[in-house]
Amino acid sequence: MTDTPASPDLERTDPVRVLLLEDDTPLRERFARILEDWPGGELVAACATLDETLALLRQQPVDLLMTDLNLPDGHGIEAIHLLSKLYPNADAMVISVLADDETVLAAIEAGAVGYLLKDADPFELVESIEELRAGGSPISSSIARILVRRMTAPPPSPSGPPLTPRETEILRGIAKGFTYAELAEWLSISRQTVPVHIKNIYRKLAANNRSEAVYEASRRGLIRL
Amino acid sequence: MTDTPASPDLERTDPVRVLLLEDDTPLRERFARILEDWPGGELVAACATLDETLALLRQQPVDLLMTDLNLPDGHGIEAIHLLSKLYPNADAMVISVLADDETVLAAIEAGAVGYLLKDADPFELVESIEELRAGGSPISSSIARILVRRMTAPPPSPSGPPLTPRETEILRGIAKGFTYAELAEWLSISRQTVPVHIKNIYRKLAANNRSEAVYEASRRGLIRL
DNA sequence: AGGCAAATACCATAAACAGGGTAGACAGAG
DNA sequence: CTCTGTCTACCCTGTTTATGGTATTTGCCT
Repeated sequence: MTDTPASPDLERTDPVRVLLLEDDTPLRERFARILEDWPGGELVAACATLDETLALLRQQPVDLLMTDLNLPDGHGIEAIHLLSKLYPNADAMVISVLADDETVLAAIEAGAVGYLLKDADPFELVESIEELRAGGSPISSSIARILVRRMTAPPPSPSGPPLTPRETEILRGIAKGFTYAELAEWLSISRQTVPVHIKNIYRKLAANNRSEAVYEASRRGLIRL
Repeated sequence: MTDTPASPDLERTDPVRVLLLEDDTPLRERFARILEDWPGGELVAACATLDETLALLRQQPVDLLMTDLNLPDGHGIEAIHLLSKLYPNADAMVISVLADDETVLAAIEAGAVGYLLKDADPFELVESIEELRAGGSPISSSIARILVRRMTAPPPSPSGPPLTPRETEILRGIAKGFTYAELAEWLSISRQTVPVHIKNIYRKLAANNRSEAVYEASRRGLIRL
C-alpha cells in the first residue's frame, strides 16, 4: 500500500494524509492548492459536502482533517466526530467564519484541536498545520478568548445566604457521610452541638435533610467536588 | 492629570498604559524597547521584581500587564491577581517559558487572557498586544493545547460500577431530599422497595448514607447539578 | 455599659433511615 | 431451557436524624 514502510514512529517522515472539507468552491480550491504545495503532507481529497467526507473517512485513513463548519448538507462537527472515532490519533482543525461561543465549544468538545478564522492567510495556514503536527493548538485569538472566558467564568452562583465557617465545615463533613458523633469528634465539639449547626444550614439552604443540603450546596458552589 | 479628557470610551484613543514585569535584565530591556516603540501604548514602567510591581500597581492605574511568571521574589500570578482586583478592565498577558499544565491553568484562572512563550519574536509580541486590545486572546499554540486538553478531558470519572436507570432515578430523588414514602409515590413503587434500591446504590458508590451517596454521585458526574 | 447575634452546649422525643434476611416475576445471556 | 441480574415486595431491629426547648460564652455594635 504505502511506499516507505521503514521508519516506525521515531521521525514523522510519513507524509501527513490531509482531508479538506469546504463547501465554497473558490475557497476550497485555494486551500487545496496551499495544501498541495505543502511539502509535509499529502492531500487525500478536497470534499465539498459532509456526506462525501464521511464516506471518504470510512474508506481510508486520514491524519489531519481541515474542515469548515456550516455545510449545505450538515455540520462539520459530524466529520470531526467520525474522524475522532475512526482515527483517534488524527487531528482536526476547523477553518470557519463561525465564532459564536456555542459553535466553538461544540467543535472543541468534538475533538478539534485547531480553530482558525477564515481570514487567515496562506502562510498562517501552513504555519498552523505545522504547529498542530508538533503538538500545539493553533487557535485564532478571538476564538481563544472564548475558551479563556469559559475557563474563568465558572463561579456559577456564589449567590445566596452566606454560611458561617463553622457551618461550611459541618457541611463538608455531611457531604462525606459523617454522623453526628463523627462530626463532633472531627470538629472537637459536643455531639449535641452538631445538629444545631446542621439545622441552621438547612434553614439557609432551604433544605430539610442532609442529602438535599449537599445537593443544594454543591449546586451553589459552596463546596468543592 | 491627563491630557485628553475628551473622548469617553467610544474610541480607545487614550494610550494603553503598559506595565512590564520581567526579572531577566536583557530580556526586560528588549521587551521595554519593543513596547516603547509601539505607538498604541505608553510604557508605565519596566519592573524586575514582584514587589516593585505590586507597589506600582497600587499607585497608578494600568491597562495592560505583561508579566513573566517565575520571579526571584514570588510568582507573577500574584501580580495578575492584584491587577484584576484593582483594575478589572485591565488585561494581563503572560510571557514565560513555563508551560506546564498547572502553571498555565493557574495563570488563566488568575485572569490572564494572553499567554506567549518567550521564543516569540518582537513582531509577534506587538501583534499579540493589538489582538489582545481588540478583544482576542493571543496564546501560543502549545499553550492553547493545554486549554483544549482541559476542555475535552472533562469526562471526570465515568468509571466505576454502572447504576441502573432505576437507581439513577432514586438517586435524583435522594438528592432532592425525598423520603422513602415520597420516593415510593414519585416512582409509583412500594415504599418497601425503595430502601432496596438505595442499599444497592450505597454498595455501588461505596457510601453509607444519603449525603455521602449524593456527594459521590455528583463527584462522579452521575447526576447533574 | 448595654444589647444583640453567633457559636457553643445539653436534653428529650418522634420520625426516618440502614441493614439484615427472604422471595417472586421477568428479561436477556448462555 | 436454565441461569443470572434486575426490579419488585415484605418484615424486623437497632441506629441516626430532625426538631423542639433552654442556656452560656464570645465578640461586635450602638
